Amino acid sequence: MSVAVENFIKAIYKNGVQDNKDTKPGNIAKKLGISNAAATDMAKKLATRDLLHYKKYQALELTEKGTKLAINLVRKHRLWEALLFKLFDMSLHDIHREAELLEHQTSDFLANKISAYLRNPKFDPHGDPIPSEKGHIIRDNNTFPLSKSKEGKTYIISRLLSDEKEFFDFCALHGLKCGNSITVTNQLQFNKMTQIYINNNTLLLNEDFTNIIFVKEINSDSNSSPEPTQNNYKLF
Amino acid sequence: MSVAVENFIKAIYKNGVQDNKDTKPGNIAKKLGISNAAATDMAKKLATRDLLHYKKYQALELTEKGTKLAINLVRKHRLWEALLFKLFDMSLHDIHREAELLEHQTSDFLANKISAYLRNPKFDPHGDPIPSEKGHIIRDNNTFPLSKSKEGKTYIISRLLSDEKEFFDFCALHGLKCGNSITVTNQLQFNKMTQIYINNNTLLLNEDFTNIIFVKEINSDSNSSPEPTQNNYKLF
DNA sequence: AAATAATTTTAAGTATACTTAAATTTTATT
DNA sequence: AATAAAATTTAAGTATACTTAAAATTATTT
Repeated sequence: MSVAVENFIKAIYKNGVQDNKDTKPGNIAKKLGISNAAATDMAKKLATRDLLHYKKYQALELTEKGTKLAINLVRKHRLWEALLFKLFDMSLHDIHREAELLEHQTSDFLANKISAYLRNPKFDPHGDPIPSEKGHIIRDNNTFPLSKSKEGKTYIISRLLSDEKEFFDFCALHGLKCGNSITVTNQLQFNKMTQIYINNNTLLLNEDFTNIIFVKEINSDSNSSPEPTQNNYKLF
Repeated sequence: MSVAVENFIKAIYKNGVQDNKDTKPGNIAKKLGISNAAATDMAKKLATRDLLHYKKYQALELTEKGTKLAINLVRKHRLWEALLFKLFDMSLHDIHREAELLEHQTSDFLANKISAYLRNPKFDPHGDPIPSEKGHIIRDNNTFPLSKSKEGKTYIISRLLSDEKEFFDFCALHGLKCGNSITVTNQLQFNKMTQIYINNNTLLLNEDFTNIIFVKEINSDSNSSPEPTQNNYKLF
């Protein structure tokens, strides 16, 4: 399975399941930085390999085989992130960038070794769930975006859903990290901004940020998960 | 730089510097499992990219740029082997196989992180020297093949020069491992076999093996190197 | 030194993964 | 419902990294 094919399948999976965007060839092409024509070509080819269903002018849908491949890649990606984060004290953005390459060259054998070494972690340093070897993905309903939080309450950060360097730089700068606690001091209705208190500082965050920073109630340790914690974003 | 190009350059480097075979396209092709025609094509193309010198019907020679690329890959390969061996208790053959893939997807940044984490090791678990970030390779004249050892003496195993599973399986089975000590009980002249004593067992090894198992004198800790130790095989 | 063998190169062709540009189809607008 | 805009598909073409088969060159044998 080539890297191009793997990335194509993963892009469909992520658009469909995680980002809730549609999976027409054009959207996948944009995500991967290739032409629409290339995406259509690839879609047709992968349909013959039973990785996805292709109907002209319609959204692409992964087959079971395609979905398994995508989840397997996501597993490897997140295991690498967890390992690199633990061993090397790298930033969230750096571990993402390296994992994006390593995931394609990782045997199931090695993935299991990494997982065992880390004691089969359920979440990576972004708070994203790590699929099990069999493809099962934990779904936690106790976590929700900061935009839905309530004024005056204190929460634990549970997930940072992004892969953009600027966002992670901002988070690192202000102590926004899975496991840390924040207090919501103000939910401004008129401009949809949220004021929070963290590390003795006050921050004002707009919707772009409060939609991708996830939090949970302080006592909701339903799943006894480790530091980088919980989530409920659509992953199945 | 594609994986195919990287492997091509590395094959020239290894044939030339380590295995002492010649580097005509045919030998490189055999090593990589591609056709002679493909090797010639590739050689011509890489000559235009200043990675090697190409003259019809002659051996390929890496340029300085090509040599640097090869050494950088060897560095990443051996760092991965050292890391995987330390973390995951994998066999010498397994770490080689995984490193062979990972080396191509490893940034210099990550390689340096791995090196620092391992406290800048000078040797990998096979006893092969790990090139420094700048490309310097330790050369140790105190180590030599078991075939050149003397009857009755006891040595420390310093290097296992191979990438064949069968060899490593044999080594693992009999405790042949860098850092372990062996006593040469017999050097048989007539059939070039060597009898050794290791782990309370006697083994009879033929030339194929005694040429790729390297040892050093017990007190020759000239370079204060760690367990997987020393070497003097041609690497520059 | 000529003949034979082995190796290398050239030539022609294939699969993958793209590109741009034009044609087609769908979606949105009025 | 017709038209304009947007997206998708088709068509033609490119670069990479190979293949096999034939031609050219080098190396070996007698």
